[in-house]
Amino acid sequence: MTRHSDTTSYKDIKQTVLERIRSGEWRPDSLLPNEQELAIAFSCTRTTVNRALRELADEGFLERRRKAGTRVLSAPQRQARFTIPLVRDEVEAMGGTYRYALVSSEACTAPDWLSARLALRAGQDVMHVRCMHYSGNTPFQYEDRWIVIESVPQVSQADFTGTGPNEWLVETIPFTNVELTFLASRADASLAGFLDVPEGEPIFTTERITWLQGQPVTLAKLYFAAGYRMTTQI
Amino acid sequence: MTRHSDTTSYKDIKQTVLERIRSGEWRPDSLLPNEQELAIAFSCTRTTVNRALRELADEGFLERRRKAGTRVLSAPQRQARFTIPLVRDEVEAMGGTYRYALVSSEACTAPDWLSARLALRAGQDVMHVRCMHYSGNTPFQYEDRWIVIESVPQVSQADFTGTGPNEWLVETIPFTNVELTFLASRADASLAGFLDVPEGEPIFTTERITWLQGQPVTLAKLYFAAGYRMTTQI
DNA sequence: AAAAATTTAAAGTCTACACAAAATGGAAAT
DNA sequence: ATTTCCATTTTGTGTAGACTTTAAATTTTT
Repeated sequence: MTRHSDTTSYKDIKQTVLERIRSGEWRPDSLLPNEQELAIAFSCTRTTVNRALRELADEGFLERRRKAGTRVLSAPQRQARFTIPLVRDEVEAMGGTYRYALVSSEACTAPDWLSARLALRAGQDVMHVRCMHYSGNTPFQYEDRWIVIESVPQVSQADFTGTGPNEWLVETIPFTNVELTFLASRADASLAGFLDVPEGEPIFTTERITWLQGQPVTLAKLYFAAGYRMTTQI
Repeated sequence: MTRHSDTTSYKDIKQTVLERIRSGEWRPDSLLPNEQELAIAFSCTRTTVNRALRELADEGFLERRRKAGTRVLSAPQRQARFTIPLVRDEVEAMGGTYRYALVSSEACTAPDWLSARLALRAGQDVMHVRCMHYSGNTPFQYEDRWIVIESVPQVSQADFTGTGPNEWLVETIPFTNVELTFLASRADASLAGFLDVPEGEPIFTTERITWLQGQPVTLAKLYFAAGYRMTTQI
């Protein structure tokens, strides 16, 4: 089914612009014609051209400045953009059956490294939760999480035997700022046991620090099973 | 300086909507009023409301469907979005002096695992380039790259002694599709030597497969120095 | 020359309106 | 009861035009 034909869509314009860049017709660092001229060339309104170019700029292909015009970026800012799934969803997307198990959960005083990392006051109380996520009976992820009690007082009453702290937190304080770190770490004896890998195995790890309006809420260290690969298309 | 006051900007609407979600006024899974109603409530046009809600949907806060309306996502699709820097930029951003060294560069027949991975025809020729990136004299990244000669014939004449294949490729065939993978791998004897770490050390690794209009162009395996952390804010 | 003020070109955003496309919910037919 | 069809609602996108904001370029002043 073809779209009604005599009108130019912003998507067509995006396509065309990208093609002209790819083909070298519009070289990196060169200026595009201004919106008015493009509108005439594409026989559409400036509004439509504006949307197309604005989105291409958001996507990192163009640079736009008032009065200066629109420029092809020489080193396109390729942006990886991937969604952070809940463990449950990730396991189920792979066709596995998600299973959760609490390892330990206890309130304690924040250790020094944690206080430093989250900029806590000395001696602030935190809840330390450790748990496992399985795909069927295969270990999938070991979670080592610290929750600042003062930032989320309800956590004292929370019960993590049935559902994990992540799902609980998402329910309780939804929209937060997050700092996400990826790294490779080494399985120590304890972790090797939980993930069922040899000690010393390289483990893909993500650390997630969550803030609610400037207040540190939680630090989670997530250790993935051996061989885990995080993939995204750009 | 205050903006001209009696008009509502789409940014204000975005802010307000987010606040109402945060405050619990609009619960997860609930329907928002439709665009027409919101336009009246904000005393602006539907166009402006549309832009605000569309962007919030792009950012993963809302779900919109024709006829069904606009819904608050219960598990907001938090999207990590980070730019892929060139190694040079990354080193220099950390205050280091970037240095590049070619290890080896040779044309050969694609090994079977590579043919399979990139969906090459059997026996297709590739250029195999290995090189090091340093920050000052500290190893920063070891790069192991395969380039499909048929997709980039110019590569036969390319000289990688002075600049790395990545910078060369970015110049030569700018806008491509990329599949990006993150994983933790183990330093074998050779890699341990290049990165100056003990053998067996966990190494943060990214693999990048690049396609140009469906044609496989290159597979790069990038091994980062010990302790490397990739961080992003959401 | 250098600095300050002015002009002006380009993108940014809004209004107002129209029609298109999708998908839901209900009505009709099987 | 199930399927097919249709009306209706809601978002998606376009046109036309206006005013705003930014910042580059020019002119004027120091």
